Formats: sequence, structure tokens, C-alpha cells
Amino acid sequence: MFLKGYLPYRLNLLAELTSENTQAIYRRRHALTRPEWRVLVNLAEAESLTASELCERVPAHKTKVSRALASLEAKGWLTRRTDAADRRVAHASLTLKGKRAFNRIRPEMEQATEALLAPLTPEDRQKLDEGLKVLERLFGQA
Amino acid sequence: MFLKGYLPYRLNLLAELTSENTQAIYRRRHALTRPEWRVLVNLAEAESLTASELCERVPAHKTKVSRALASLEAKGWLTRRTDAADRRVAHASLTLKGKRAFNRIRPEMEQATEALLAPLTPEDRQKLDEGLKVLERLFGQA
DNA sequence: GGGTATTGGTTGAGAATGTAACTATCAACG
DNA sequence: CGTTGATAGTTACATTCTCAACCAATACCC
Repeated sequence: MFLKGYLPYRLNLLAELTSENTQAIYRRRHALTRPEWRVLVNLAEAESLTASELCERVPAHKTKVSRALASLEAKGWLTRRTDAADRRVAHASLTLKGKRAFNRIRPEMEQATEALLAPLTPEDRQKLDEGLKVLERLFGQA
Repeated sequence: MFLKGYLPYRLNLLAELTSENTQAIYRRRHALTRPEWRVLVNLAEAESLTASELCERVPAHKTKVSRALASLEAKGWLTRRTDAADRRVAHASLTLKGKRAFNRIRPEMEQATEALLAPLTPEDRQKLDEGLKVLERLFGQA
């Protein structure tokens, strides 16, 4: 079989299977797209970020970030204030409402992931982590 | 940081990065969508498959498989013949043209992947494989 | 048989994504 | 200054995906 041992296929499949449960949480339960969810997370961790900074961190194309920002702003979860020195740039930061939303969703996400990984032994987790680190090093992500 | 150590995020990111090069081959160079490419691969390996069988093997939702089949059929890369016993069912199989296309694309895909993984030592590859196998066992894929 | 439920597969509407073009602002260089 | 080129971010359009409804054929069951 060609596909079974084929790395991009294996990774994509595993990513999809792993995301199934957690996606349901932010998508169905909280009506967020993935870019919206990731923008929310990054803003929760960083106080204030521009769209460009978010593009790097999410990471995602600027159109996805732009739309995610617009949507979260419409929800009242964040505000944007244009930079005084460079009026092209806008700094986004979560409102109290946005922070509360994140604090509500985050534990649900962690819980879902932990439930999924519950059957794994510490050795399994170690192996998994090491395997992923190999690729992360390859891509300079770590 | 929350996301950096978060498994679904790590997997999705790695899957995206890994797929970047290979996707370009079947998408841009050969004008195929991912479902189309996967259907092609599975048919190349199996002689003849129904849409339902492809759904399991690809794996993908039936609408994606249905559209992939229609598109590949329009290209003349496969033919479908309705089952004699159950006339709802159609068995798809590659035409000579389809087989040739696959034989042209496949080595390009393998080469791109190998180029990507070239910097990895055998030990790295071993670790990576073991890590992925942990998850594949978890999901009953192995 | 004749109604009802299931199953294989397709189609259509609306959301999400990718890509390119666009606006507005800033920088650089004459 | 003023033209040219880059940069931050948004908008528009085409493609793709999701999800539900749908058709046709088969299975169930009285």
C-alpha cells in the first residue's frame, strides 16, 4: 500500500481524527471557526497583537486573520485601536467579554483532549512527543 | 503558552507544513483536489471499488467521494459500471489513461516527500514513525 | 404482494477558504 | 516635495467543504 506509509497522509489523517472532538467544541458549541478560535487563544496570551503578528502566531494567511478579527470584533470579544505612529496598523486586544469567553472554552478544550489521550501510557505520550519534536525541529518550529 | 503544547494544534500545524510541497504537485501541477488524488491512489491500488468502499479507504464523506468520482470520470481517468445484483451500486476502476496519470504523479509525490525528509537521520525517522504509531494504535488505524 | 424503512449515491444551498486585486498609509529616493 | 515602491489590512470572486435534502433501488415485514 502506498498511502498507509505515506507521511503527509498519515499526519493529515491523525490531525483530522484528533481534531474531531475538539473542533466540535469551538465550532458547534461556541460557533467559532478555527481561525477565530486561534486568534482568540493568541490574544488571550498576548494582551495586544496586530493582524500581522497574528498571522505569524496563528499561523494563517492574512485574509483568514482579517475575517477572524472582524467576526470577533462583531461579537464584542475584542477591540482594535489604530497605531498612533503608523495608521495602517491596528492593535487588537480582548475585551473582558472576550477573556471570559476564552476562559469558558479553554478548559472544555483541554478536557476533551485529555479524554481522548486518556488511554495512552506515559511512555506512549513520551514517544508521541518525541516523534512530533522531530518534525518540529525539521520545520524550525521548536 | 497554551497552544504550543496542545496536541491537536501541533498535529494540524505539522500536517499543513508537511503537505505544503506535495499538495502543490497534485493541485497546481495536475489540477487535482485532495479527494480526487486520494481516490486515484486507492483505485490504483485496488482495481475496482464502490463509492462506499472509497469513503472508508480515503477516508472522506460521501459527497467528497461522489464529486471526486464525477470529476475523474469526466477527465476519462476512470469508468463506472453498475453492479448487476444491486443497481444502486457502481464499481469504479481506472482507465489506462487514469493508471498512466497515477504512474506519472506518484513518483513526483514520493520524491517531494523524500526531499522534505532528507535532513532526518534514520533515528529521527524511527522516532517519528513510533510517535505516529502511538496515535494510530489509539485510533485503531494500525 | 404492498407499505415502510434502509442504503448507495447525487444534488443544492450556505459557510469557509484560497487567490488576487484593491485601498490606505508609510518609506525612499530623485 | 513628488513620484515610485513597499507594507498593513480589507474586499471580491472562484473553488471547496459541510450539511441536509433528495432519488432510486433494495430489504424488511405484515
